[in-house]
Amino acid sequence: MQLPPKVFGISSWMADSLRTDRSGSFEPAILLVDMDSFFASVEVRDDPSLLGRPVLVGGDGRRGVVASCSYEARRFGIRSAMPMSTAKRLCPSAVVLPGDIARYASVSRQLHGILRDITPFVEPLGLDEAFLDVTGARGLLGSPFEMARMIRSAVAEELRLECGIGIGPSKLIAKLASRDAKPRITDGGVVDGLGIVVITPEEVVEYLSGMDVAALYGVGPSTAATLSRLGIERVADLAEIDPSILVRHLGSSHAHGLVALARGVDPRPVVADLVAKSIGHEETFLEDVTERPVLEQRLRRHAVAVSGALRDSARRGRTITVKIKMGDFTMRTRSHTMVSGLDDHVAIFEVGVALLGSLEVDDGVRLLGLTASNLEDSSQPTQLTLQMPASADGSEPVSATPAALQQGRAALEDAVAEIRDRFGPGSLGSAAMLTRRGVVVPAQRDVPFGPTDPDQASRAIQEP
DNA sequence: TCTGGGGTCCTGACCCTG
DNA sequence: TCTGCAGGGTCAGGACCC
Repeated sequence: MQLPPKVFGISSWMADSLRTDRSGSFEPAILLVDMDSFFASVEVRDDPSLLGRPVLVGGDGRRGVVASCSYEARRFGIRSAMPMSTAKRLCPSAVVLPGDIARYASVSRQLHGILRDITPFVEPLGLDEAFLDVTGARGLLGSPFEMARMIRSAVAEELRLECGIGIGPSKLIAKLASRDAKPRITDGGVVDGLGIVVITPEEVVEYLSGMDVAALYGVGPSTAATLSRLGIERVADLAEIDPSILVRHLGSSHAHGLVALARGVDPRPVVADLVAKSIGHEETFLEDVTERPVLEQRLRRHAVAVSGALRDSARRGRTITVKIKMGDFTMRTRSHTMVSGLDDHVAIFEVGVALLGSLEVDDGVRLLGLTASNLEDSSQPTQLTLQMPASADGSEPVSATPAALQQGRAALEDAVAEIRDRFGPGSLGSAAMLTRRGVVVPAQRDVPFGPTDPDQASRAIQEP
């Protein structure tokens, strides 16, 4: 790797230490690498005609939201998670793109490859961010600052993308520093970020003290409102409070954790090779749904998607949860835990239907989700059911034993997965997944970022 | 014209068991 | 046999993150 072609900015926080000692002798040393406007930047990179234009990536339906936007779009006040309708009103000339998760995931894998050249201790945080623990890499590669320069250089050369990097003695500080490293929107337009920002242990308390409590990890709108009611607005206020005062408002774990963060104490380690604890799929309907057959058809699609993801990761889920969001945004969940896990879409669907049956849907369902959790390794033995399965029309038991039937289902799932891998996600599905046009509606993972017309989604998949 | 999707973690209520 | 208690598992919901 070569040194980057660009001269990096230096924060006031690091200026003195930069001039004196760049050995990065503090430990642990954590880096947070954060790609700039990741999805939008990939789109602009792959289509130079978009350069300099406001680009929005996200669902373009009535209920879609912005998943990512270019800095040119941010100048209009557009932010991630904003309803797409609002974003288009703020910037009617914006280019709206549906997004391509598979392509972004591919770029993300390349990024992680670059990061693992620095250290094996890489903890991905979504597709576009990752923590690195470079404490042990300094002897070989130099200071954390030098490693950050190498990473930015490699990302620019190999991926033709930009990233900001925060360096600190903990995850919290690295994360906050990375925000300072990224481009900013000002009245005058987009201002280049510092690129790399270092906060040393001696600077932590002062760095945090002036910040709003909402800057802390774990403080969202609800917790910020609770703290505000208690007169706590700044991190310095929070750092001085006795955690026991907060316990009855936030719970013990949250209260003690937040006060520790405010005091700059964040013992969370960087964990490489995190294993997922749940796998799920959910989808928002174009219009609220009250008809159970429609909900069950969508549930079947989710079951196929969840089953596929479980098999891809060689896992089975012992707990199946059905989630519905009503038209007024209230959430309901129902879950069921079994003796042993499932990865077969028929069985997952059957549990899901039973759970859905216990939920009231007459007021209209906005979103339906299905999640498998309590995951276990597929290599573990399966507890076979004692119940004789019914025939297809439910009239009488079939002659196959439960064990033979479960083995048959497993073989069928494998064959379906192989055909989808070879011919595409819309190539094969159950009859219940057909649209009026006779095409298979693919799982939501292939049509990301918000509700879309199913016929339209299918055409997008079918037409190369 | 509001508010996606895929996750993690925590809490409290409830039930079962020893 | 009954009661009280502690601990663990399950379930439902909420908050938060990217």
